[in-house]
Amino acid sequence: MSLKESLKQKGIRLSKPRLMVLEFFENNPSGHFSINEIYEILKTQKQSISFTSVYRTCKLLEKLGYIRAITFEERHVHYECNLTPHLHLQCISCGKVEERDLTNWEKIFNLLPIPKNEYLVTCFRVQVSGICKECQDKVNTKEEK
Amino acid sequence: MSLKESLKQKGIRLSKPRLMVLEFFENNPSGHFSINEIYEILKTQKQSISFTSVYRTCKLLEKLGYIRAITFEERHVHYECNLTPHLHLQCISCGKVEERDLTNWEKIFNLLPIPKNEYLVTCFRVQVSGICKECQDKVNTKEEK
DNA sequence: GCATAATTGAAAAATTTTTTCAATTTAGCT
DNA sequence: AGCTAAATTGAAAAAATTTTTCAATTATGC
Repeated sequence: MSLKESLKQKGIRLSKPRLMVLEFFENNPSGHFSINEIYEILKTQKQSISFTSVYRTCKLLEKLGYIRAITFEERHVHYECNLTPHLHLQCISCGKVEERDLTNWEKIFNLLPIPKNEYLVTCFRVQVSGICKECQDKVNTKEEK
Repeated sequence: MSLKESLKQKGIRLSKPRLMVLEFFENNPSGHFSINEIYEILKTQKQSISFTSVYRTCKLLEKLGYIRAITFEERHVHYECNLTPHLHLQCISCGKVEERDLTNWEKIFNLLPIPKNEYLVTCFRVQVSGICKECQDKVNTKEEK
């Protein structure tokens, strides 16, 4: 069942603003966006949208488990719809965030101290921060001067 | 070298407000607290403190790497000073957050898709959300009625 | 003790998140 | 296609959170 059908079945109306946000995530299957970023992009389209609607649709989709909220060093909430287990790698110097698939996530998960049947797991995330290669090189270049 | 000596060496003055926040973290080596929570606790002490000072000291300690910011589902920033790799387990139903040490963190880290020498890693975190045993039981009990 | 430079605290400002409510839109029913 | 009820929207206000400002205070080295 498609996401749209699934929403309909839950009695959730497929209004224009909601469809716009749904499409946004469909067109951006990877990446993470703050509510304001999504709003800024969508409001310029023919059919406009309010900030409130982006906000509410994101909350709704999050509650339904179709997107997920993440927070990076810069603090405020971002949403992503890539729910396959992946790694977030953030550079604390330039702020860039990379995503890398965790194809071996089961192996990793099994190493965690969580007994079977204890938690009904809905989300598993791994975040690593550090200084990326480019920023390391920049610092070195500066110091050489 | 103790944290206090280390701060002094960096030219950072050990003022009373800073000492209060330092002591707070010393007395609460595990756990995670929002700035406001720390403020609410500290302001009732003989020597009072302002919100701004808690805020600034946390920012300072974070920048120096003595504490770390984390964000849970409820969104706003919490600080923790347990920097040993550990797992955050959050129940999305009752909101409770548990910490569990990752004694085998190196084994886990080595499974991540990060080539050696690519990132200068400063932080490694694993977060799992789900429904804890108690909340699962609650739901079952309700439905049995 | 003094000088001075860092730090504080209160308040204002900025930013982000959430709620309110009248107006509009949707989906189901004729 | 039009009608109706109920859900949803958007603008604005409210609430919550984070950050900055600046005069007053305090810590540190001389």
